[in-house]
Amino acid sequence: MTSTLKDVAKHVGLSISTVSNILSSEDSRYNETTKKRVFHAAEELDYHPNKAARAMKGQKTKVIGVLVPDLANSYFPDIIHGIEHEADKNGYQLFLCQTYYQESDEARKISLLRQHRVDGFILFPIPFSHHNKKVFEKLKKGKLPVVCIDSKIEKVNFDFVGTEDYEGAKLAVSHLIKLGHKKILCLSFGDESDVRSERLRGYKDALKKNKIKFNKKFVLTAPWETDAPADFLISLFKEKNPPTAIFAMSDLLAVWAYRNFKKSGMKIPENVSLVGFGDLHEGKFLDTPLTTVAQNKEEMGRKAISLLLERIKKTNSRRKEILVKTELIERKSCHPIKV
Amino acid sequence: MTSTLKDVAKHVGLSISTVSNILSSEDSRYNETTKKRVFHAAEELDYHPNKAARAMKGQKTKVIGVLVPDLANSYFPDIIHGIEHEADKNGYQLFLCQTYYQESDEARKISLLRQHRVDGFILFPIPFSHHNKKVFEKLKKGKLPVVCIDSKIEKVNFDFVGTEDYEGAKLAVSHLIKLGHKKILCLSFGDESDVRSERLRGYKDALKKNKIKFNKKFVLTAPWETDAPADFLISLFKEKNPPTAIFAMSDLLAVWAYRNFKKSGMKIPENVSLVGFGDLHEGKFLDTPLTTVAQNKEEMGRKAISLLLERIKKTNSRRKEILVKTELIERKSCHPIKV
DNA sequence: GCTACAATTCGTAACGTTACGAATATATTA
DNA sequence: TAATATATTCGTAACGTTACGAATTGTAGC
Repeated sequence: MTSTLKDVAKHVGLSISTVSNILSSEDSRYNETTKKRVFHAAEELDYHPNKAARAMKGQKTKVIGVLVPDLANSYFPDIIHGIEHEADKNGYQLFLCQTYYQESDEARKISLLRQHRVDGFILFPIPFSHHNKKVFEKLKKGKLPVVCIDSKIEKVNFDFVGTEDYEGAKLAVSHLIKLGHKKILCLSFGDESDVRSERLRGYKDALKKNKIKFNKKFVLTAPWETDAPADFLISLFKEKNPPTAIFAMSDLLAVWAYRNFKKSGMKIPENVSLVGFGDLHEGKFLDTPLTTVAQNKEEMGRKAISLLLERIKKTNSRRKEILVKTELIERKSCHPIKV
Repeated sequence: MTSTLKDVAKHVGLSISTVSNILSSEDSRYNETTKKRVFHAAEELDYHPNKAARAMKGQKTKVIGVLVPDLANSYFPDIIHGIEHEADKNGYQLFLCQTYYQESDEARKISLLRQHRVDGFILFPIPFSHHNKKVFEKLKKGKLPVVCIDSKIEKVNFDFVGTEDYEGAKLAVSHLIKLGHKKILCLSFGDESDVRSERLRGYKDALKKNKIKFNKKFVLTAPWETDAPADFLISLFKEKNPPTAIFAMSDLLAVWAYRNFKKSGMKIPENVSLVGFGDLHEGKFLDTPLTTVAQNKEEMGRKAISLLLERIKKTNSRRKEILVKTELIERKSCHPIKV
């Protein structure tokens, strides 16, 4: 259906190899008139080189497989934007797949991507998933270039791009302390990830540095699926001597708290100050826009693809790990404490 | 690097064709023991069939090119979700590309996708773009199956999936009227699209049906880039005898109005009732969640891919156009009018 | 007119796969 | 045992491309 080199060659009365050379290498020993004729014919016949055939010939496909949990979470498109821009500049395309946080989909999509012979992978691995360990080990063994973002894969040392979680958390909590807050609740992820422990460490160290005693009861880790923690959260603030501020480990957590506060009639930031983490749209557009620790998502994407392209060039270079800087974005959800 | 049929064949001491047949056709005349040996070897050597080679042999790649303006707008991931689910069920993969509303990127990505020999396209064309007309005409001429969503391409009759804009708008405006509103502002897109004219028609017809006279001044179309219209919008409501409700042609427009109202001290829904269109996250999570006309985005995606798969099977079937139903989602941004 | 050289153009093999018909081995029957 | 039937396995060509070295044509120089 689509025309091939053969068609073009026939059309101009030249050999296939001549046409191929003219169309796709700078190797410019050909006659100018011939060249023009060939380009013209290609245009006329709507010729598009067949990447499959090219890929079979040479080794490289110039395609990068990108595995993402869910595009509906704007965090990912933002990072992808960074990846794509940089990839594009280097002549690479992205083959984007979603896992929907399903291990089986993750494995399946990786296999599919391998079948397409992508030149490398950028993965947002499903956290705490051991199910696909073998799949990852095989990637490693096959020396396929891989960069992970956000989550690492235990015992498989792929290059890694993450966030300065420790510094970010410290930034947030210090900000609250500067505003006079001493009783700061930490709204924590429910898992045992590196991200969690780093952000917790940042929280603790910020307290310590300001001589505030760490109170274990002020770390609220909960199963977020039920309504119970919401009630519990509110009740915490109805006791005497309640916390005056919250550091949430993510904007989503912060927004969750925000909603529950509003529902229960409490005011932000008058009654409680709130800092989130991540700078997602969700927090930006609240009626009381959320103060938050911004991750530079585009930068994360750019770093990831750069790392990957480097590794594609030098499969055996030493493992690299990059943590991208954070930045406090002050919006409206924090208030100096009234004494 | 990655192993091939040849490797597997050598490993088990069989011919390439035997291994190929065993591995990838049901054609099951082979000895059970042999089969097991082959599968085992494939596993062991981490064999992944080379799609490029397959694609070259047969005609089909089982890949669909999907061209989307910007994944950061959650509208698109929602539709993609529908596309993907259905594609997956039928053994197709998506090759997702973003245009960022740039005509040049649109053309470039289409060409790239053609080079990958995708079996068909699902496009969200950049509205009012004539720049790529030729590109689309060539797709048509090459009989490449294409389905457009949201925007049509003038004079190139691809299959189409859209929204019941007329009915949706009517739904929204009727709802406001039922609540007693008579002076209803229409916040309109700034372009001349079909979508706009249909939604406007729905607005007008809802008024007419309820014997409310259409007031031209109540259609607010503005260049949304500047701050001027915001001031103008607010000023409209400060005049005597102001509108009491707004029908916004999109949630984004509604949210824009929402913010400006809040900023100017007006209350929603007490002072103004607001209905949007689209049911985006942006409206769902406002402090006063937005009442809106929901588009069934997943359904749109499913319809699009079904249409496409149909056309892939029968290139010459007659053009189809599907409009997906809308539904009014009542949240908190509307209020009965106080008499 | 013939050699030497440059300027062009060409032919072949290979990439990994599958479809197809042919070939071989094994079992069954007369 | 030979002939036939059945169960397995194999070889070849083709898909569209490109790299490589070989072939052809044109042009000077003598």
